[in-house]
Amino acid sequence: MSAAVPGGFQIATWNVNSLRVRHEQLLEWLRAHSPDVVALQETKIQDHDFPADAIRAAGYHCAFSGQKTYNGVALLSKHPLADLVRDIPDFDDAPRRVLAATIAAPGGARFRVVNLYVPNGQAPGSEKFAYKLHWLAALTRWLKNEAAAQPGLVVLGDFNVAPEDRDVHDPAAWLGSVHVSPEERAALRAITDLELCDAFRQFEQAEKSFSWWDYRQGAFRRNAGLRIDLILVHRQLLPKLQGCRIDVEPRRVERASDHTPVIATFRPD
DNA sequence: ATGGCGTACACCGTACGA
Repeated sequence: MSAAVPGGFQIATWNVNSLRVRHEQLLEWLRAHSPDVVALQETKIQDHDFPADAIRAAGYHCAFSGQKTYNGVALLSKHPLADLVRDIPDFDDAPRRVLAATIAAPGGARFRVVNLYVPNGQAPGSEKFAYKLHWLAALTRWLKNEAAAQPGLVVLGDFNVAPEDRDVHDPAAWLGSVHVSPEERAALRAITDLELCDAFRQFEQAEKSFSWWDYRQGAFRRNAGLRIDLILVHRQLLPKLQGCRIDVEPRRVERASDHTPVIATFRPD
């Protein structure tokens, strides 16, 4: 089984699609699962409105990089966050999509966590699609250095790319579309080629496991989803990786985010 | 079928997401 192992060090990612709307759901999820680290995307909240006090009261340090209306990322951690980096270094980009931090686990392991909200890309051929590929190329140049310098590297978030056809509910219907196009998959492969391994695929998983479902047309009921929320783990961390699972429960509630959390569990030593 | 649904901003509809 790939279930979280009690006592393991849990690192999670969740695109909450508005932290204002999902605030109570997030706090409830933290109470229920008690993850060590959570990377949030699409917080859609400016830094001066970030609910830092409530998060601290729940037992988490937090760092955040937000803006009005769109985008926005945050890191929550039971352990102190150090060496924060906002945005891709040496890449001029207005949206707040990247936040990195170093976290020391109680057992002594040291994780460098890079939280991403990759651009949507709209449709192949569009300007937004070109931006997405340009953005991923800049990200990859940075991660190449990080992967060489940081053996505890974990890159996670909303990648807006489904790595393989088995990560797509209907590959024929999606053929050539944004999130599954050969260009996007090649860009993702350039990242995984940096010895950054898809944690989810290190374990046996149920078929048709997804992390996002459209709000429309009863997509969740029909399990018509995509797996686009990923946790990439540096090869040197794989011996510590104990499991990786998608928690679909938060997608079942009223006013759910269209994405659901993904959790990786590590041996804490 | 550029709509379907949800969120944000702030108009009473438009932009954007995936």
